[in-house]
Amino acid sequence: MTKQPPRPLTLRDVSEASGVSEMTVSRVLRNKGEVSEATRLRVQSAAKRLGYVPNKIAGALASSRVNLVAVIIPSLGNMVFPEVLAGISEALEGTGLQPVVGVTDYLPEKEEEVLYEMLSWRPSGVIIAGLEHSDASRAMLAQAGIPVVEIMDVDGDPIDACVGISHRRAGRKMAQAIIGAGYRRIGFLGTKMPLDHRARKRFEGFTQTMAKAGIEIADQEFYSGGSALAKGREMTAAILARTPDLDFLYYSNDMIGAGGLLWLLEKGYDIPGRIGLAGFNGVELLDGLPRQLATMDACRREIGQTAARIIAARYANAVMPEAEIVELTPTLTLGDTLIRG
Amino acid sequence: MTKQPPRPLTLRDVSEASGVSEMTVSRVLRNKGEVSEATRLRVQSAAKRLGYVPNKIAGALASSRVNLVAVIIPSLGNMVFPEVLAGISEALEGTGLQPVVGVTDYLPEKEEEVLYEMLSWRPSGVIIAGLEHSDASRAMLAQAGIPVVEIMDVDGDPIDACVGISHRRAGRKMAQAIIGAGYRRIGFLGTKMPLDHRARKRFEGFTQTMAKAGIEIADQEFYSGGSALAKGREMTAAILARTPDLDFLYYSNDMIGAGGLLWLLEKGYDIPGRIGLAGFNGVELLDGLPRQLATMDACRREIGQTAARIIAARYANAVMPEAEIVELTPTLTLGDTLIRG
DNA sequence: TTGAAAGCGCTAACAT
DNA sequence: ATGTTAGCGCTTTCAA
Repeated sequence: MTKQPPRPLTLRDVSEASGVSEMTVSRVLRNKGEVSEATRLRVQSAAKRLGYVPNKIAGALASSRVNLVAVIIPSLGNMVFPEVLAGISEALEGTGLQPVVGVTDYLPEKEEEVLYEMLSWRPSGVIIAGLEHSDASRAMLAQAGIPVVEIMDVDGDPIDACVGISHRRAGRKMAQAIIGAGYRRIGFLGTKMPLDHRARKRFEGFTQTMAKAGIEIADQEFYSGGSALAKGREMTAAILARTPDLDFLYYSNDMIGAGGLLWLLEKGYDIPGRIGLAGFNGVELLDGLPRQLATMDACRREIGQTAARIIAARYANAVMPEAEIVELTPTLTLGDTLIRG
Repeated sequence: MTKQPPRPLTLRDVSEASGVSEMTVSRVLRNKGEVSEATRLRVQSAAKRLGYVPNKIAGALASSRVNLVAVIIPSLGNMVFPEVLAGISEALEGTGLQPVVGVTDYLPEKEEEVLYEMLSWRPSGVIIAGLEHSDASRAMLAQAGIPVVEIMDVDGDPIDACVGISHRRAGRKMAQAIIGAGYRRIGFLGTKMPLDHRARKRFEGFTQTMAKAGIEIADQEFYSGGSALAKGREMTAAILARTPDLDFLYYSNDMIGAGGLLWLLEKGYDIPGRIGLAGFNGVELLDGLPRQLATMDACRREIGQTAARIIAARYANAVMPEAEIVELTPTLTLGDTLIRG
């Protein structure tokens, strides 16, 4: 038994049902142009009665206006990106613009595909995570003739606009706090992700500042895959088994930091006396831990909002102002795991 | 630095650059129809050189085929939904279909708006969370003439296809396990979300089975907003302050359950002897906790995969087979917080 | 194997 | 305030 799908309704159907020209129906449905109250009501009731849903494909083709903003991020599982998205949605509210999300899994080839696919829908703007893209991706973005906002990071050369924090500076700042608090035997625990450029830059900034103070990272541990919390435990156990005299552990994200914290508390370590801890991100989750992990928030929501506002402004003006770079400043929270310097 | 073309490139530009008719260029770019190897190469190199990105808006209008699947979910912050999404993306890989996500924040009005917006892009299918929708939403879905898969839940009347678990049955199953393990003074801790129908159904199934065994919920506590982990602590403290003799706490999600677990361990409660615990969802996070929380997984990834496969199958056949209902069976994990019955 | 013509459903720009 | 006309950039159909 195969029922053929009904033909979707068109403006013409509404026009015939209401006895009003297609053009005027179109005006009513878009709240555009002067239409008498009587006509408006007739059209609206006809449209509603029929269950008409406008065809944006045709509309977009005719008007060359698309109310879509392409948002390209590495992952949805990270919690960081849903928060950025929330900021974007919030700022887009009421502008008529709609975010459309594409996920790259941190893979440049996939980023290229997703970008191509999204650009083929002719969005009114692109918000894309990071400053590192393949040549092809950069070319597409530059050619598209629409506003492009690269987010999360400002350490690099943006194609157009850019909103984020300096991850290098963040790494340095954390290093200063740790050194200032008197820790000297420092271990680093991170993700095995050569393509996570922001984590890499934080690490670089961190080690640089350490080096200036004559301190070298005493040990490191990397992971990939699995439950971050569980990995945090395992890695912490492993690094301390190998290098028991570490007095500080710097985690590349709060989730593994939380795992480490739980493990250390169970083992009875004195925190932050015997050993200090810090993570990165300011994940809301952390509020519920037995101790508050030192961390640095990455201004995720604000990044999303600002990026969206840039796109919305350009959409409204229909012009391309000068490129802009917005650097936000992450806040360091010492919590209970980093001795107050 | 090349200056941006003010006008995006069209098929005609590629046609002129390659000296091949628009029609043949179109055929090459879509791998459709017979084209000689020589022509194919000329067209491809011209397209690549110019940086041509096809206009899917025009293509979709002309062919009335859109490779988009609308996915409508209540939230991205919940971790549950990104996992469903991952399942969808996975199953759509290689089908030529692309998921497009819309978020409703658990609000029926917003669901209606998002749905209207998405349907106006004439997607090839809709995957939507839950079976409860406004009349207008149901009408839109029924009228759209495209496959609709309602997911997560099977307790209700689907519009078309449906993939999920029975939350009532899940609630009952958990109640049986708890009763079977000998617990009698049971507290419930949940979210203050009248619109989370799945949580509500679990609760109903739970209390029903309890009632049959002559047990009434001894106390309840609800929350909204804030860090779930932190709320789990607070609520657990509150409910036990009020009703100290509770011997089991059933949490409506794993995150608050984890908060409760951490709090109880700190306070030195004997788990699961003095008091048992259970959550819902099987969140990956739980692996890293000091004890494994009893939980029931909701088959999130599998739900996404199955739903996507239904859409993809119909897309390929271009027909509308009979509606199908797929009920998956959640697995109960006793972990370390529910005495083995 | 290739090309020419005729729309897809809507809206911009003009009429009236 | 309302209607008419001419496309938007592509694909379908049919002809060569």
